[in-house]
Amino acid sequence: MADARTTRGGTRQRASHSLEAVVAGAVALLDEAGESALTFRSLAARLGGGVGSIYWYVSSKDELIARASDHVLTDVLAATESVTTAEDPVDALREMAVAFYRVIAPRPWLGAYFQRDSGLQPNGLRLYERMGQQAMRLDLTARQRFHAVSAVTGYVIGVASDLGRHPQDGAAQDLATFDREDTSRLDDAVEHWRALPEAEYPFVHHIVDEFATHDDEDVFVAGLDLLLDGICRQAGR
Amino acid sequence: MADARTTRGGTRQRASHSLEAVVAGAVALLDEAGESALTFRSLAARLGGGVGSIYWYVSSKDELIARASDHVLTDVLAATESVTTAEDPVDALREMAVAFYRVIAPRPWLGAYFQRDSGLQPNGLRLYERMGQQAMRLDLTARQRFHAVSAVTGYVIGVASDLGRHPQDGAAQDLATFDREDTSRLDDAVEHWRALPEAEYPFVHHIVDEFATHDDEDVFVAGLDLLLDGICRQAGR
DNA sequence: GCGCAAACCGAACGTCGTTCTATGTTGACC
DNA sequence: GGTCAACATAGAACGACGTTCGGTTTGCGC
Repeated sequence: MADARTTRGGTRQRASHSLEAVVAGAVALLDEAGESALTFRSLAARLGGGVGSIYWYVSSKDELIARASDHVLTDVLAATESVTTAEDPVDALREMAVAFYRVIAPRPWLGAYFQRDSGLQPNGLRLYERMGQQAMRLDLTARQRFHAVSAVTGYVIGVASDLGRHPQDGAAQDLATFDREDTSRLDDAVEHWRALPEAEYPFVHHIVDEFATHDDEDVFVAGLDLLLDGICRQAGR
Repeated sequence: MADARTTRGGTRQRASHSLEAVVAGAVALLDEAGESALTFRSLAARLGGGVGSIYWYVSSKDELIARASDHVLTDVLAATESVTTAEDPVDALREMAVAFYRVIAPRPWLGAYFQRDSGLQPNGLRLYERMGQQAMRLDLTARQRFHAVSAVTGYVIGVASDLGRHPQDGAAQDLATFDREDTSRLDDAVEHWRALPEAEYPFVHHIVDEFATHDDEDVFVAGLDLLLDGICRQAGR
């Protein structure tokens, strides 16, 4: 990850970084301990350097997070590289969406920052383009294709950052609820829902058992299929 | 908005607040100048009091924003009060989703915080319940209803916070781009997209004209209709 | 070696959320 | 009306944060 600290066997007094190392360190901090753990001081400590050095590579924290966001999209692009020319365009769209979902869901910090400028970051644009190329294989107008791809990306970002935050999100409250860990937030919600008056909340009681046992990705895929089915129909399939 | 400062004609030395005034002030600050404008100090100044007083009503900034988020949902509930018993359940769902969209879209600060615990805030849960009651009028299984409503809410939150941020979002950079204002971000993106190589980005060029002239709400409704159409089909319509 | 630009460093500044303690205000009871 | 406890407000103080800035170190062409 971090690059070399030595030149020809001698020990350096000062660390040597790179933009790649800075961004990779930021992603690692975010993934390990959540958004609040990414500070310029903690990142500098991780890289073995000083606070000010980071500003040589990025001009602000916003740019740092934007680069971190774009960096993880590399994985999505790699995972969907093979599906671009494959089989059914709708299946290809679904596969890309699922790959996108799997990158966002475990990263609560991502969803909030994708919404900022998903069309401006280079890798985000590449993903958008790839999905669009599949849409171009469907019998739709340009406007319908634009709407369809926008709907899919919006759905992925919205649902992924909405559902994928059941484990601890900020690396806080380690003492209060410690035994249950993963399922604590879900169980709390279920308990709360069951305690609601059934007369006022018939639907909540209607689906609380489904909610208690649901798998996030299943819910995501089910909704995605509804959306893709609507697209299929519009394309006259 | 703020409550009385006087008791029986005498001028008080100290300000008098209330939870409602605190939350309303927070919403006003967020709407006027974006998320970064909401600080305990600026809110205290607006209420004419001290910093510490706010902590009598809320225990943290997270709670303050959670209460502010839930507060604006009151508008959605009011706007969709009449549609609960009306006509087609799918039309009712669409109307609620659009009302929800119209509240989130002009408020960039909302989207990020709805994703945190949309099912725990009381008004968010009420809206979820209302949508669900419409889903119960459709010929679906409990699981399918759960998936359908989750998909709609996720879609609304994702697309609304994704699209609705074309005007200035943080009340910063007032000097750099001042003449154009509203359309500056959109025009910048269009310009950038047109400059891309057409061979690598055929879809972007295919829809850039649609993108340049699009209306956010139209895109939202178009995608929503695709999703609702998929739900209709699943219900055997 | 020398000079110079690139890269790095950490002290310092202002702002933020939060805590703490002191002070003011209200209403009930005698 | 006086007393007391609970309620409510106030602002100074603290530590952490993003960011700035002047100075230091490094590597490379000459």
